[in-house]
Amino acid sequence: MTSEQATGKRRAASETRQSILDAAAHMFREAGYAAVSLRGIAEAAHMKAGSVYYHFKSKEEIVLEVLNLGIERVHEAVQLSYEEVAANGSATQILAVCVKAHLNTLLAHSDYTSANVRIHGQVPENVQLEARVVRRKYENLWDDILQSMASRGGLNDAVDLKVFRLMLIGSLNATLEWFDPAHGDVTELADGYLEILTNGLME
Amino acid sequence: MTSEQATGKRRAASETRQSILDAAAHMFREAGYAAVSLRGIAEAAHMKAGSVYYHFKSKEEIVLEVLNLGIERVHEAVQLSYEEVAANGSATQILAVCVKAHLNTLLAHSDYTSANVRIHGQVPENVQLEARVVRRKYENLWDDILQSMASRGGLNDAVDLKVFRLMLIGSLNATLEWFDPAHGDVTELADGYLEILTNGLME
DNA sequence: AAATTATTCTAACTAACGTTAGACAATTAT
DNA sequence: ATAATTGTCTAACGTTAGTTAGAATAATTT
Repeated sequence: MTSEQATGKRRAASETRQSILDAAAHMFREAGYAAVSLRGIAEAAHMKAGSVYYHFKSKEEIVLEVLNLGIERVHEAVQLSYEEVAANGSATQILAVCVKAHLNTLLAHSDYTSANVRIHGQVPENVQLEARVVRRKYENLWDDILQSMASRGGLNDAVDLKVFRLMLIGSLNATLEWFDPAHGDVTELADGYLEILTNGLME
Repeated sequence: MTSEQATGKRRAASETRQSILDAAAHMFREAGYAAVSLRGIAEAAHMKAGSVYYHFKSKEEIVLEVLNLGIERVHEAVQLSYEEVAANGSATQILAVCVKAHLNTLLAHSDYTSANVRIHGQVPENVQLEARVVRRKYENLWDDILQSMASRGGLNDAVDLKVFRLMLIGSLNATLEWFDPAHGDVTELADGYLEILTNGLME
């Protein structure tokens, strides 16, 4: 008797909300923010455009939630993995675990994460401002992780950690453009990236 | 007496064409394909929407040219650099020179290259198909470069060259999202990336 | 000077957009 | 059963979109 399935009509409101977000994320990812119409989102969620406004008060509210869900899921997964390995892991192990958490979540929720990566620069400015707060938090998490790795020693002194973070997140997110988890193993992908990131191409 | 400045009215046609492309590239980059109107492009190029159709026969034709110019410029710069260093350079030197050529050109023509990276997935399918041909050519160039590096020996055997190429181009292109050549030195950026790519983060 | 050509503008077309108000139907609570 | 609530639909609003045809203007050629 939780108040989850409580009130509603054909579908519970929370279910409908979710399917609107799923449809929106998928379409935003593929076509961009402006190209996606509320009529299109509504159709994909099996309803009419006007009905969407019962669940969201504007298109901007929908896209903001899509953008933030994209990052938040990855953030939570990486943070959890980091907390598990932080106590006893080496720098290399920490990096490996966190990169795998990022890649797995990124590719598992690719509609949301890809929407974030692709259309962040295309949404109205106020949405961009709110979404940036959540982005910053994730960047800070990685700075903490790299700091904690550095404190364990063994890192290449010639590498600037801020540059490394930017390159790392950039290269991981770019996998969204070509890697399909249905046709390839994410763990193999992660191992391939980690070999380059930790040891480099030469020698 | 070349036929360059030959015929025309207020501006030579080729100049107007160029300023339409420049305006379009800039706006596509910032707002996405669908969000940019021909009226907006026309205004930025100091003309009215109808006049644009004297130079291009559709919005699709404009975006296709923007997309292809973005890659072609980078392709030419990297190919040129490669040809200069291929004869006597080591693998590390080849990589360094080509990465710098890519980054310099990418960031120098960032409206075109960024438009390409950001909106390639958002344009109509026929445009995407034509643009992909030019993309493939550039990917092939890098495969050749990496092959030629491998033939010189000294590469880390654990690194898959196809994965390396995907990670390399992905990470370099991602710099468009955060690096501003007006506030940072591109050569320093390239050196930072190269240190990670060649030697890795550890040890 | 007249005729031609090159470029731009105006004005309009149809279609689609985000959003809103209010009628309507289905569920739950009384 | 009735009333209240929850969710959806219809229909319309003003705006803007890509595109086109043809008039208008400026430069070039004859």
